[in-house]
Amino acid sequence: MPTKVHQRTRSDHASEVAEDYVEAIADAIADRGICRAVELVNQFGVTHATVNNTIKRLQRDGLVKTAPYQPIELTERGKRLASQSRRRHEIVQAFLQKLGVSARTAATDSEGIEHHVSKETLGAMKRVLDNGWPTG
Amino acid sequence: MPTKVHQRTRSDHASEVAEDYVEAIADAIADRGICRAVELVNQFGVTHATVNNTIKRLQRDGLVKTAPYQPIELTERGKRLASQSRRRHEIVQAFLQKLGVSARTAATDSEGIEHHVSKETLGAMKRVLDNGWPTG
DNA sequence: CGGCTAAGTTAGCCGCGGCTAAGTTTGATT
DNA sequence: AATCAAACTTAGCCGCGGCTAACTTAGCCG
Ligand SMILES: [Mn+2]
Ligand SMILES: [Mn+2]
Ligand SMILES: [Mn+2]
Ligand SMILES: [Mn+2]
Repeated sequence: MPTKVHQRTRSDHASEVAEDYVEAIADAIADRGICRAVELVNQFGVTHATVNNTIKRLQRDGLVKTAPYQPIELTERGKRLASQSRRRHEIVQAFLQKLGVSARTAATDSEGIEHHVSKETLGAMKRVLDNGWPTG
Repeated sequence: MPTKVHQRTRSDHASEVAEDYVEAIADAIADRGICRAVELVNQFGVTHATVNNTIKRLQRDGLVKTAPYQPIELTERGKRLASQSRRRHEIVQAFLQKLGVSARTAATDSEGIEHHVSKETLGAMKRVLDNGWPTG
């Protein structure tokens, strides 16, 4: 069954942009009360046109709600996905730092790694953060 | 600053398919002396047409060499990329298992994670495999 | 040799996630 | 109220990595 391995990776990538966007939108709303597209432009280093297209897909998929020239809001589903993604991201990043990796590298690497971490692996990382390194 | 984070992830993804393919081609050649497209079809769970397109891109990029109806070979660059990718993949997979993750999950998760692991993080994982868990 | 099957090729299509260029809306400043 | 800059939208383009359908080649076996 090595076939399924790569299919899982492809499926991870299909939800990756959505996870990063809802997380960023939730952060902006938490920080400034509102999320405007220009913040996502800066956050992700892409153009306004790209943000627009992406937001349209997210709206189609029921994760965000917006209207022309209006701020971007999260649906309930979007909020749930954002908080799950945020929690997973934080655990991965903290784990890498606990491993001895610099904060800067942990921030960079965790941004990609987070999307490929299964429940089981996340649990193992969390356990280390809570209880220290495994014995043996 | 945070902008570049996502650009790194996007750049990781741009080389991901190439890394997985040259690794698979090198494995096939090591195991059976030859790599035929059909092996990649099975390995990755995609169609023959997709493998064909991908191999054309890899050839364009100087990683593989082939001709119609002939086996697929690696260039020197392809061989170097394959062995680097293989080493990194093995370290990530072994590290996850050492963390207590099952072999099956380690195989699945490492297939995506490997492409986002920087030199620094790889070094930290290797250190654990060689010298055990960090102190503290 | 002829046929059949597996392997490979080609054409044409799709959605995603990027981009540029050009135009529109908004809201603050004067 | 008019102006202007920033924010936003839209149209049109691209390459990647998927797919199906139809065809071709290679090679084995009767
Ligand atoms: Mn994230
Ligand atoms: Mn991410
Ligand atoms: Mn991989
Ligand atoms: Mn990835």
